[in-house]
Amino acid sequence: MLAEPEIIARIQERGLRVTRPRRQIVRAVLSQTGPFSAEELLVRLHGNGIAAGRATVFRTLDLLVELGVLDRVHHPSGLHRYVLAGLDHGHYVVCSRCGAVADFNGCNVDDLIAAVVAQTGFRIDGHWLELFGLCAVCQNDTAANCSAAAAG
Amino acid sequence: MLAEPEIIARIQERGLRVTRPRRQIVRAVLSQTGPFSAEELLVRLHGNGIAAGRATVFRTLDLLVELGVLDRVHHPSGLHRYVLAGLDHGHYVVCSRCGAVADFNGCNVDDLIAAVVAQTGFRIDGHWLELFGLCAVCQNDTAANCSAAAAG
DNA sequence: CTATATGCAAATTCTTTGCAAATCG
DNA sequence: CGATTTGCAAAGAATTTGCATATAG
Repeated sequence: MLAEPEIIARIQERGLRVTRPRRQIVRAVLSQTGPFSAEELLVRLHGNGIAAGRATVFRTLDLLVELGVLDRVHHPSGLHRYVLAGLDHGHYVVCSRCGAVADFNGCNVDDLIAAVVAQTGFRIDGHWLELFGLCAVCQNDTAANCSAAAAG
Repeated sequence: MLAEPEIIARIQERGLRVTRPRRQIVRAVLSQTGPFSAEELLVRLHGNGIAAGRATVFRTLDLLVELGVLDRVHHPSGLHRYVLAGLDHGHYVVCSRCGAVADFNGCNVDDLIAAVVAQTGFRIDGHWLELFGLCAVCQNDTAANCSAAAAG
């Protein structure tokens, strides 16, 4: 996970300006402990007395994804969410129940793709992997609720 | 993957009515070879002279997800898309250029999932893997046409 | 000082909802 | 027949865009 000075440096390297809103958004993003949506970030900023506009938040979020600071993930509901990158390969599992996100390092998607290339002769330019499931917490949670629901 | 009669049966089992639009949408959905959006399905229906409304398409899509006929997945862009359920072990690659489809059975997605489970503690209930690329034919085709645009 | 970035609000895009009329069983 | 479904179009969410103004460098 990148630190603020490095991110600022990357912005400058791109020939972009280090503006006040960008600094504020970078800082707010770095303080996130889990996945968040653009709207949630905006609310948080406003709560901290930072009056950034929606558009600026969306634009800066896109910038941070491009800079490799954030990864975009999708909640089962379809909401766009963001998580700090720096986790391995950019692959995540999203809990269908509570939205918790976990990354899996050392994933062998690349091996899988190599195998597919060998089998099909296709040239693979990209891939989209989505895993559905329940995090450890929700597994227990569900087990408790399931017995009640399933008992009927 | 379920067949039409089974799906119709499931609808009836739920005490729901087997209406003409539902039949038509089920049929159209079953003929899909890859992931599709609600809008794409609507266009396809209209192209076949079936004048179903947007709302009905969305509602029926939701129903089919509930019935386990479809899985809802998310395109990287954020679009909601749908795929026939039960394809978990018959992954395929679609050629971005000519639409050729190749499947790669015996893939090691299961190994990948096992690793993810070990690493994250998540219970993985399903997965969707989509690969983008060019088939062998189009790789050559593209190489040849690169200088002289598509000669279709 | 000049070009970039901001912020607002309107525009887009995708999806859902309300309700009268059509339809299934 | 009576309750469920449909289809339309308007309502809603989420995100993007246009443009005058503020501001970084």
